[in-house]
Amino acid sequence: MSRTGAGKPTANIAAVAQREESPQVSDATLCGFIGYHMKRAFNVVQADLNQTLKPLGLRMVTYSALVLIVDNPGLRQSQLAAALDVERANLVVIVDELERRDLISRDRVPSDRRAYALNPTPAGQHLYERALEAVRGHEARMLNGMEEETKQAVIRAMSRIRRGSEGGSRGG
Amino acid sequence: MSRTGAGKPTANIAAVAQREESPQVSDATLCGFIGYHMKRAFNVVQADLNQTLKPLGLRMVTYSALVLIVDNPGLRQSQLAAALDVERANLVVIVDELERRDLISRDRVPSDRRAYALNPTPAGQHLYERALEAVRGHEARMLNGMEEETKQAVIRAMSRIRRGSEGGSRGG
DNA sequence: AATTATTAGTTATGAGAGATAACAATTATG
DNA sequence: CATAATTGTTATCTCTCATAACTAATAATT
Repeated sequence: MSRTGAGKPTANIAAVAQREESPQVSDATLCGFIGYHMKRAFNVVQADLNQTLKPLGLRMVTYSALVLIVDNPGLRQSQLAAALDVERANLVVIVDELERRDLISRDRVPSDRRAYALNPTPAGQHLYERALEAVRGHEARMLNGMEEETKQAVIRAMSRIRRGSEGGSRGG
Repeated sequence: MSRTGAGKPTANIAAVAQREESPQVSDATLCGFIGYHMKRAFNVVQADLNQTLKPLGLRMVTYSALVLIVDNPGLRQSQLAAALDVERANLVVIVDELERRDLISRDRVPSDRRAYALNPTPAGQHLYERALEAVRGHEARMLNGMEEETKQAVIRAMSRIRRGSEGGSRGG
């Protein structure tokens, strides 16, 4: 503990010099990878999107679920889970949340009484539209006047990356 | 992980009709947003990258940390935490992991005995090069012959999205 | 020099998302 | 009817991340 109390800081100048010597960290190597840029950019998008959705009481995943239910009324939880790429077990709490807020309803399917058909309520439809408007604003903020051509090029590139992992058969 | 068994749809007519009525879920609305494409594509990239790094005993974050330490020898944990955008508290376990495997060393900074200077060991340097090679292969697999011009356009777009959130009050 | 404030690293704890296994109810198959 | 497969559910476990409190050392102030 008590080292001889002679520790006199004659290294004041050295400390200052060192602080100015390495003020920033180089990420040049990582910047060579497109995945690094995707992660950093997506972090920003995700944070802003969650802030955008918070006033509506939605998270990214509940928002996506609501949109898919409105766009595909009557779909089943297993279909929604597959579309969202989450396990059915984890989807239960998501659907619970939407149902508890009366944004959607679980309706039994007559032809298969195991399954629930998910349908939006009027409140869900209304929130869907409000959320879509908010997310459009969020996207405009993120892209900030990016040229349409650039946007489309990014979408094509992302789709290509995504498709590259979906089996080996070439599709259109 | 997600097996959708098409199987034998030889059931009663109602079930077949319904199954053919909505065989797939439309995500057309979400596809209008670039953030949706970014998320889906990044999920694919992240999964493949983790698989790529697993044989090396690395995860995305430990890989990134190792690269930054090799590229910036002597940097401190707080600098690394800022560069990785994680809390200092959470960085401790990451650095612990790298140190335990003798990939890096915590060296005391003479001018500031609170801080540790992070430096790669020869083993760390070696793994760095192996990891970089593996990740280059991973990227080539993900991009799959994408034109260099397209890649650069994506990187510019991602950088622009990321920069858009970094305080706008700079007059540079 | 002594006191106070700030900084670097650490520990402990809890929230959150995600994966997995086991289960009941229903349907399909033999 | 017996068996298998599917749908939704519950419980559990892991992993990541955020927060607060703490120790040690430095900086700033008196």
